[in-house]
Formats: sequence, C-alpha cells, structure tokens
Amino acid sequence: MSLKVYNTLTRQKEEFKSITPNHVGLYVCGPTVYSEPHVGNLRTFCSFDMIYRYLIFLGYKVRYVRNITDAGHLTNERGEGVNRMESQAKLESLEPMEIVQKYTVSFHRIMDAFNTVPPTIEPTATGHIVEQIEMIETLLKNGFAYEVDGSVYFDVKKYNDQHNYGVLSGRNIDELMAGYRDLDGQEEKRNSIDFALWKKASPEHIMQWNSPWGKGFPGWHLECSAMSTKYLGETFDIHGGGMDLKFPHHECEIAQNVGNCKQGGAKYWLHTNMLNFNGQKMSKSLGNSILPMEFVNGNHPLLDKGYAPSVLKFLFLQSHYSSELDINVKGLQDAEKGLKRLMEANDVIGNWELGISSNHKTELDIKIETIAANCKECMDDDFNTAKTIGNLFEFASIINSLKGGQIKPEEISSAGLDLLITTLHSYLFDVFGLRNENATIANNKLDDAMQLLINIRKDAKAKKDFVTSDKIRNELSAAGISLKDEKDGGMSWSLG
RNA sequence: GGUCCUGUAGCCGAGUGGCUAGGCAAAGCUCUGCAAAAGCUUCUACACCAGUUCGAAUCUGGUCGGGACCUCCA
Repeated sequence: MSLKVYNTLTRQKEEFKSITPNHVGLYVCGPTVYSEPHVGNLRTFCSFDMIYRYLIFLGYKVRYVRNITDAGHLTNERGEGVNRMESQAKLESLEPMEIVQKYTVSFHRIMDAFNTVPPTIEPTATGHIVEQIEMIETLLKNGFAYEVDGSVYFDVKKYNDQHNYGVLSGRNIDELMAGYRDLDGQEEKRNSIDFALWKKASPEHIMQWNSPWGKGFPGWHLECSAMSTKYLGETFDIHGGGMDLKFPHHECEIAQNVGNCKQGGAKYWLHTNMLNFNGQKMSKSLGNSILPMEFVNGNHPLLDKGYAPSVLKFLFLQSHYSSELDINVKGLQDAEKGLKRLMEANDVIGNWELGISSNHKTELDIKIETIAANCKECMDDDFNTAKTIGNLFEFASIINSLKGGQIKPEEISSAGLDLLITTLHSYLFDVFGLRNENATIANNKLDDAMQLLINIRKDAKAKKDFVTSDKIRNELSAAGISLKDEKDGGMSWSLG
C-alpha cells in the first residue's frame, strides 16, 4: 500500500506521488519569533516532525524547509521589553534583533526538548529581503500588483479575473469584499481585499529596508512564497501549517506564487488542527494559556505537576493531526501511563534472553506480521498515528504475555521476535520521536547500587523479614523509584 | 452575517456502509507474604429527527449543541 494524504487544496485523500522520485520537498510555516511559541504551535511542529520522520522512514530524501519569521510589522508597541514610557536611551530599549535572537534561541531549545528533528533549511525572512523584492518586481511586471506612495499591494480582483483567488479556502471575493472592515491604509488600496506586498515604513517601524519604492518592510505573506520558491522550486510536494493559516496566509501565498510564475507552489497542502485546553481555546485573556516548557516543569496553576516532553507528544499522537484536540490534566496523566506501558514493554524485550531457537513460523509470528503491516498501513493512511499506537499496544500485550509466561517461548520464532522488536522500536523512536525518559539506566552505577538493594531485599524476603523488605520498597517508592516483584522471584525497578 | 469543521461509552480518542480500535478509569478473577506490575474477564457507545439501503456511527436532508476562520495568529 502506498502513502495517502488528505490534501486540503482538493479536499480529498490522494495518493502521494513525489514530483521527483525518492525526493520530497516539504515546506512548513515556522514561528514568529517575537514571543514564546504557543503549545498549539508546538502541536503543529510536532505533527510535521512526525510527517518528516515518516517520509524518511519510507526511504524518501526530504528537504524540509521551515522559516523563521523575524521581519514584518514589529513596532515598539509590540516588541516585548520595550516600554515607550521609559527612557529611550539606546542600550535600555531592546534592539529588534535582540528580541529575534532571544526567541529564536528559545524556540530551538523547545524544539530540542521535544526531540524534533531540525529542518534541513531554516531560512529567515530578514535574510531574504532581496528575494522578496524580486518577487514583488515580477508581480508588478505581470500586472498583479500596484504601487501607491511607497507601498505595493497585490491586486486580488485582477488576479481573480485570470485565476482563482479562494481556491484553497473556498471563499469568493465578492463576499470577502462585502465583509471587510476599514483598517489603516485601506484608502490606498484599489479594493479592500488587496493585501500588502511591501509597506512603506512609518518612523515607529524599527525594522525597515531600502527598496525600489523607498524604505519599508515586506508584507506578511510574502516571505513564505519567496523562500519556498527559492529552496524547493516553483512547484514542490508538500506545504504544511496550522488550520488558522489557511486564510488568508496560504491563500495569499498561492496567489503570489501563481502571479509570479503561474505555478501555485505546493501540490499537497496539509493543515493541522487546533489544540484546546479544558475545552477552550488557549488564550492569554482566558488565563488558560500554558507555555510548552510550563508543561514540562509543571509551573502553572492549571497543572498538577510537570510532564515529560514525550508525554505531551504521545498525547498529540493519540489523536489525528487534522482533528481538533482537547487536552486536560487527566489526558496528560493517561498519556503518561500509556506511554510508560509501551516503553516498559520495549525495555523488557530489549534486554531479553529467551533463548529462542525455533525457526518455524508460528501462529503468533503471523499475528506479529499482521500487526507490523497494520502499523504501516495506518501510517500510510494520512499518518494515522492514533491507530498505529493502538497496534503498538498489541505488541506490548504480546511482550507482557511472553514475560508473564502466558505465551510460551516456543510459540514464537526468532524471526518473529526480531520483527516485533524492530517494529516497536522504529515506530516509538524513529517515527514518533519519543524518548524513554526512564531508560538510559541499564548498566550504569545507579543500576549497580539498585542491584545491591534488591539483593538485600531478596534476602530479607527469604527470611520472611517483611519489615525490612517493605521498608526498602516503601522508601525507594518515596524517592520516586518503584520496585516490582516478578513471578520467578526476580525483581526489577523503574523511575516513577 | 459568510466559509468550513465537528458531536462516538465514566474520560480521551480511531473508525474505510456489514468485521468488538486503542488507552486511561472502574469491577471480578489469576499471580503475590502484602503491594505494584502483568495476564484473563466484564462494562458493546455513536446528539436528535427523517430518508437512501437487505443493512447506517459511516451516505443524504433537516434540527439542536460545540469549535475554527473571515483581523497578527499553528
């Protein structure tokens, strides 16, 4: 079975065929680095991380471009840390590039904490002013743009005469024109729906560049068109982003691309859905906005404690990227337990010494092959991670039954065991990018010390000295380490 | 007002016209010195109303909720 993706441009699931065999060009709208990213942004970036990883898993060579928006309409009012009422002394107010630097670094730290693979190219808007100016010049030449007093606007109505503005979002321009409000600078435009390609800078705009039309800064939608064209070509495979960017951002992007070179950019458009907390959209005004790192350190009144990045990621993966997801504390707790179950099963099978020698294919082998095939089939079906995880839990169940003796070692062949181990491992770590927060421990000094305690406890139990054995177990438990007595008299330990 | 999405068990969530998703929670049993973990079993739901069909959670129409976008937003 081959990969199918839901293309929001055509509103249907389509077979994915890359333009260049074995290669994929992937563009995702990145963060605006004027503030901390939202957890919703995090979900989007985690979703595309999974998509990127799965494409690689399938054997594609992927060029993954995710921009950093560090130019645009920043004014003193919006720049954090800049207080207009205070001294305007140069060193006391933040330079725009200091803000950009601060939040770019912070963004990368978060992406790293959540174990996402960096894009192969991460271009900045400020680094591509020249390309953006060139694109505006082409749009002017092609007659889809006009200049008014140092600003350049995209002529939506003229574009719509020849092409289809609204092809992505399903809107039509008459309704749009009727519904628009009066905003600053509207009187310059030929029509209310025209959008800025270049804006003349007023003095309070602290980021501005020279252009053929005077000092100014690029429009909000232009950078993605310019940079995707530069790095992926006039047509490329996948363009991704959050649902809320569909209109106007992505619609404008398509218009700019078509107006520039008659090509609409991406062949497949993928949109991730919104994330709610306790049934509500997270927003600062509702007081329910939680930052990504606050989930990790638990430093927020709506959270009971911190959760490992993989827990949040696992929670994301348990629903489909294009579904709305409502998260809450119970969901986090559930995800933590579920993830632990999978990780422990993976640990168990990893250090296994069953001495399986059979090469005969058994019933269980066939079941394992089916589950492994299901995992791929689910992922091929528009990256259905939720369903894939359901299959991984079946693996966990088989592993636990083998461990508990409900399934005998002779019921599985070494090839079957191998397939189980590699499949579980590759989905957990390679495709989903989860981390085993408890692992890493085997064979280190802590483990040696734990073995000592375990041996003392075993002796105590053998002498029926349950006071001592319970003391060891209870005090370790209080320290965040849990001991498990196993059937064969063995003991294992884990954090948490 | 316009464009679109959505309603699935106690909770979260997959779901392709017929085939019990899965996780968490709960109950019982097995194992256990006691726990924990694990295994087995139980809980069979699709907002409402009509229609299409041999058969609808799934398709169509309507009603009622919820949400997103239309304005910087993932």
